[in-house]
Amino acid sequence: MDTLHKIKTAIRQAVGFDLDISYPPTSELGDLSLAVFALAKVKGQNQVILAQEISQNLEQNKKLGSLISDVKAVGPYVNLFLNYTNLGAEVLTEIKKAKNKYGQNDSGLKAGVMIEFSNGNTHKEVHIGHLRNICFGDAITKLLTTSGYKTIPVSYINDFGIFTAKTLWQYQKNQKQYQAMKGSQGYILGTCYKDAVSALEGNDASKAEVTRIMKAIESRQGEYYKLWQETRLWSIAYLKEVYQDLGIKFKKTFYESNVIADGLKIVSGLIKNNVLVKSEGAIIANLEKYNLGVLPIIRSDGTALYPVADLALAVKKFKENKITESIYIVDVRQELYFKQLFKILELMGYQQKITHLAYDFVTLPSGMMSSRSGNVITYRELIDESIANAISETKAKRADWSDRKIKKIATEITLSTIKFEMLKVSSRKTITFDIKEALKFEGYTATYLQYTHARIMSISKKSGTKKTKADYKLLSEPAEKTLIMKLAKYPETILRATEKYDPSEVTKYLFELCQNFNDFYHNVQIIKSKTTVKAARLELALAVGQIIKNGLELLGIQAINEI
RNA sequence: GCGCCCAUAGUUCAAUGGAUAGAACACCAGCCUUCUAAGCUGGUUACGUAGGUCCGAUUCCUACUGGGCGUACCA
Repeated sequence: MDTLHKIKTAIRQAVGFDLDISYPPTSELGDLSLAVFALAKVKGQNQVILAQEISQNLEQNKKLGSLISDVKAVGPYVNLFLNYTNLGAEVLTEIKKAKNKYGQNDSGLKAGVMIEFSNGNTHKEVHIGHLRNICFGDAITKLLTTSGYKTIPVSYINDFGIFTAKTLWQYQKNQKQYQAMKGSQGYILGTCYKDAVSALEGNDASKAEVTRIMKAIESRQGEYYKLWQETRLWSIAYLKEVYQDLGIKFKKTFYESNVIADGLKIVSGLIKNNVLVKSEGAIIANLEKYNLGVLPIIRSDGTALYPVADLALAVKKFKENKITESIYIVDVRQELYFKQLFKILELMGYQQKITHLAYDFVTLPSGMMSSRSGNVITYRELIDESIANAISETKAKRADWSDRKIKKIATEITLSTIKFEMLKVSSRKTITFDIKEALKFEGYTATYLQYTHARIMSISKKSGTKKTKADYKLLSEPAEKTLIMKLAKYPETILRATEKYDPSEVTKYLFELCQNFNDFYHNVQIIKSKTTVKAARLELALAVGQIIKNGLELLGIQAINEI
């Protein structure tokens, strides 16, 4: 149990009631605050008088003596001042000991959880919408892991949808043009898809051709199937490249084309059971009596729709893995679809926990992204532009660095920035992605955190090797107390972020921690103070560095030592 | 039409039903012979409207207004 949790538990025990313990709006009021509203109601007592009573009791409680330095009743609140010598010593010792494990907890009880994310498609572009999914999924995986779940991150690549036929239709007609293009083949296919969408608009004859191509692919014979096989690998290689850039690792990868046969078997079984029925020439699931409308499963031309593979995959996940929960990270627009899918699985007899973890999509200042209108920022465009910008910024600020070093740091800054921008907005909200804003390195940005981390590393380097034992009593400046309290709050922040599936709790915490550190840095001398004071302050600074590193790690971001 | 989500400062975002609604960006004025100025300090500006529940509502409920998304053969 972490220090702060211990203190809170001791206070609750002393009061004898499970009171809400919060933090006062300003540190002058205290470090912890008990709101007595609920207890006053239970006891039928006046709030202010009760607060005074509790305050007196706590003051006389000897067990709390080492933890609390003062208690003050303020209206309906009991405000507590912590014993910082004690708190600082405990927290800093804990961080020094646990290092990268500080903040971990075992609330997950080693339960197996499979997390599907990334939503990759072959024969399509990778854009910043996918990026949010990938960053969010990776952060959720890391949060669950740090909270004691056994996580199995998996990616599911859609390589068998109608869009593959659209892309191949376009590619076939203009092979020379596309073959002449620069860039990786997978990226070119993405361009090809965009072109296909606009070429097909309002073009019924061509749409019929696309249907024929799709049927040919599904038959797994002939020229189009061969072309599909070949191009599919281009896209898969490109997706791998993207994952590698971002440092994302999956334990397994599933492909739609590999599970669809099983899906068709399941579908025919479900038709026999009347779970699925024929209607208007198509096979559908009629879920109207559950208020979930109708889900088409097989088109009237006989080709399979998305749920066919998804049903098989859902079954396969439980069959082949020891998991108690299966999580799907897919954007909020598919909420109804997943309710429908889960309902069908329930009708099939599956009772395991299946969760759709929705997040809102990414939009641009110019409006919704759409392949049709060409209003899309692709992953490649974003990365290229961002790195170029980071290189020129770094060059301007670090004129003495070698080109190689500048490129290395600029790339790290870029990746940090992209991930951080995707995670700092709560998942329930649309991200209006303004590339101009995202290229900035000031304020609430990854660079601010990285800069603070690098600053701490630099101080550490310059501090020399002489070891003096730190005396935590010497950490008595207001800025030092604020930092100690903030460090103490890290474990509960991680827990809350996990429970809420909300990485933005972590980004917010880290930003505030860095603000606190920079305040400390500008007000207090570290290296130049007396050896005893220096030792204590240095340890505090290193603890902050450790937490920045730990927190960034949860966001899939590697801390930079020099920037 | 029906369903889901959103509405806070000029902009982008915060705030377990609780104390004076916080940041960042932008704008203005300052701070480097001193541990990294990608930093710090100071200044201006906000809860869409109308009700309800509650000791107390930005937060919960209802209606309205505005925006987004979904709603049978896209994924």
